[in-house]
Amino acid sequence: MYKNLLAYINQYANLPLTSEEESLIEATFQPKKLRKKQYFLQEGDVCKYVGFIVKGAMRQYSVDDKGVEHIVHLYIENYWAGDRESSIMLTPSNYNIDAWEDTEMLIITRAEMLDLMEKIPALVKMIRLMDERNAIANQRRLSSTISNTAEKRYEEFADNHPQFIQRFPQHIIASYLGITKETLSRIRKQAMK
Amino acid sequence: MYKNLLAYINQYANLPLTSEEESLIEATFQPKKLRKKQYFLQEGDVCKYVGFIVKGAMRQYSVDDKGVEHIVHLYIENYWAGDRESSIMLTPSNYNIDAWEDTEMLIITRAEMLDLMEKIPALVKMIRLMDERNAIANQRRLSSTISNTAEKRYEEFADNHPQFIQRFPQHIIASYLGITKETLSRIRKQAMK
DNA sequence: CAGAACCGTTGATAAATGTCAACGGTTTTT
DNA sequence: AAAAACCGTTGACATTTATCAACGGTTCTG
Repeated sequence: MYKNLLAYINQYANLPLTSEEESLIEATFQPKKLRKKQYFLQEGDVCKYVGFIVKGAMRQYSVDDKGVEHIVHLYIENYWAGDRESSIMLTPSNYNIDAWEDTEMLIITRAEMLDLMEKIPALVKMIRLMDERNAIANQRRLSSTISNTAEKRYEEFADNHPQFIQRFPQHIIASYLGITKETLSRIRKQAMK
Repeated sequence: MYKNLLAYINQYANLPLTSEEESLIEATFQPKKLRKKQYFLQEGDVCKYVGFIVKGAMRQYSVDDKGVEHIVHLYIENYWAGDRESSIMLTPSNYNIDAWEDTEMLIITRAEMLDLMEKIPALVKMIRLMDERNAIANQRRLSSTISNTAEKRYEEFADNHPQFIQRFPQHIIASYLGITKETLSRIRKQAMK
């Protein structure tokens, strides 16, 4: 269960964990299982936990006035799910996060994470690297969303994230790209030629 | 010249700097003046410096196949300008950054910054907070771009960033929002009623 | 001061994307 | 096994946004 998480930390931080550190991590992160469609976070709640996905697939989305879902993040194994703004500011989240497949996570509160970071240097390094990587990915996505047509955005996405294309149905991908499922269907038909 | 930067660090980190630390900062950051339209970074170059803006206004943008500029960031006093991806990965940047007004900056290389961070704990704290704040802002912007109509995006932007509305002309704001200047003009006309 | 560049606006038209309704084929649930 | 939910596709049509061209007013620059 904890194998993936420990491997993830080791890989990211490149600062081997001692066995004491490993034990501490195993003692702090709690296992959490979600059945398909179960919520990890509901709009209006404060996001208490961030979770590392050991197995499964999840999505994060807002719901607008008309009841339409707008997917902002997709997660699979080795991703971290959570709403950072809500966690940090302790404000009610605007997002829902739920399981798209049956999912196993390892969850931790922000306070626990801050505590662990004081005791385990590798975690600090990991977080810093994750932040950087995240900032870069966000920049790219934003740039693509502003500058490219729907067709090009889909192409780029499919090239860079084939795992998501396989795991999630098209209407989910469409929402993630900010277009309707009908438009995506037509774009794909067009591109096939 | 360094007053704004030191105040910024103090405010963010909330960890008063010693006078030795202040001296070290002043010795490391270099002043740089840019005249209006001058480049701080050009597409194809590796982004060597990140710069704190003491006075002035800047923009960051890519240029597409048709020669159209897509503005991804606007900066004014107390903002940091740079392309993180290029700085970290040492890859050629896809972006240009230039001065929209005559600008005074304090610039520093990534290596120098990492070095300073080892010596000045307040800087580490500041960077962490900036990263968080940045991640939150990016999340919001992305969410807004995906979920909202152009009209609502403009409204939100004008509400949250009145300083930018005053400092930059409409066609720049339009590009930042991912729409054309004509569309923005019509949206504003519409909204006035 | 004169010419050039810049800026916001408008109109006419085209292109991209959304909306709504319907369908058939799957998968899931009971 | 039957019913229900889900999924991708298609057609007809509406809406949003882009494109292109032109204009008058401003600001910059030599």
